[in-house]
Amino acid sequence: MSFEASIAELTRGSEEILPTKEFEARLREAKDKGLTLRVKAGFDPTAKDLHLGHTLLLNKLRAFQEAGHEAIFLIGDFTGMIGDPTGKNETRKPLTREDVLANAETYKTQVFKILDPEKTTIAFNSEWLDKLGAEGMIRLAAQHTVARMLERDDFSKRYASQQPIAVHEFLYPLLQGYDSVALKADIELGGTDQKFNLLMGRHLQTAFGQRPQLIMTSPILEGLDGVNKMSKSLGNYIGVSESPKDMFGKLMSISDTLMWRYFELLSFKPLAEISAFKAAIADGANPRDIKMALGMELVDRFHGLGAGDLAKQQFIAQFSKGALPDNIPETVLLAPGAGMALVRVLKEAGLAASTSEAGRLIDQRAVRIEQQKVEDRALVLAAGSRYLLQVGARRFAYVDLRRDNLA
RNA sequence: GGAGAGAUACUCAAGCGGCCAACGAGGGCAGACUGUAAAUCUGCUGACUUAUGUCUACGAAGGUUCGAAUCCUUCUCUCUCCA
Repeated sequence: MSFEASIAELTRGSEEILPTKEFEARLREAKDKGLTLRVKAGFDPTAKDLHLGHTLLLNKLRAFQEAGHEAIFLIGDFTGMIGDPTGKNETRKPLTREDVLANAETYKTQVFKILDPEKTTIAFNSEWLDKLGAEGMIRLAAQHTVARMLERDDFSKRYASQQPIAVHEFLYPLLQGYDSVALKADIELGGTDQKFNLLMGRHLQTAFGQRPQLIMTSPILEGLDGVNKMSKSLGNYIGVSESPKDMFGKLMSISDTLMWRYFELLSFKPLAEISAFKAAIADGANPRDIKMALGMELVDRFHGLGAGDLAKQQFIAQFSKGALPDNIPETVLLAPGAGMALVRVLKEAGLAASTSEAGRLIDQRAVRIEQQKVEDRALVLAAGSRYLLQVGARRFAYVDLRRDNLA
């Protein structure tokens, strides 16, 4: 690959590179001198799963890796313990070190679905942040002013709208920036919402006598709702370790508009192919079929070649043809007497959050037994049988209702 | 430290001492329609073996009252201004 083509590949899909002009020069310099650049991307292990939004950065990290540079996957085990209380998020529960380490472990396995394990450096920021201590922290804090902290978009917004900002939130960007110092990063990747923190890395590296890193920001991937960023707390995400069925189903549920965004940001398909899809739809093709291609590609990526096609077949069977899914959970319940009220069964089987909700669902004609709609809210199921229960289009369960002989 | 403003369900937000399990909007769930969706329309959105019943809920704890989200006291937290 030519140098120019390589640059194009590395910058593809990125939002912004700062300082813009220096990027190419630095890569050329590395090439000429035979150096590898240290490319850092950090993740706080605040939950068990990585989702597709994270993979934008991983894809990018992988691109650098393929270009021969050193990919550093930084796990923010220290910062994760404190919890980053950004934006509207309610203050996160502080995680224990055990939680963080457990999450970090699952990150490691998930991340290698994209990165090459042989060529990836994994770092934990507790390694240097634990040692920093109060004195180090204060020295770090002395490197920046409150006024400049308030330049950060979410800080200034909250300040303007009289929302609370806790002091430790100011420490966050400092710690993240210090990670770059500790790692001597040459390039740091992050989402556009990370820009302030990424720039902090440059600021601190300069203060510590290092050459400041380049920063590259990626767009923020919208979640399933197509509006908010994909995030665990909003529940609009697709986790990389979700089952093929769920992953495919969620991708099929996105709007036709959002589909193009996902193609642009998540697909590895050449841009020419994506343009061809658009042309096909203009000629009357069904967007559903194009969306299926996206679903297949991503399921294949995370579950192995062939998994995508299988997920697609199951999806068609269940939703297009109304067949039952093949993984219906089965629950055994003990009826206290001759039977059990349906509302209670629905709750116990996990199909409704409460008996009250179950009652409402029955009223709304959303509940089926053996494919037949239920009208009677007070229905009691007789013990001694196995029932197929269904709520709406996607909640299913077999319930084996047994008589409780001990009662 | 002083002065003022505020805290209502998942979020935002309305709320005359009884008609408040609490207007409205968003979100969510369900039904209809579909292409799986989106959009649109409709309904629901505290719990309880489902009762025209009970219990729990308007930052917390007390109090006034036949009756409190609404009035009083103290406390906690947030914001603004002044030091």
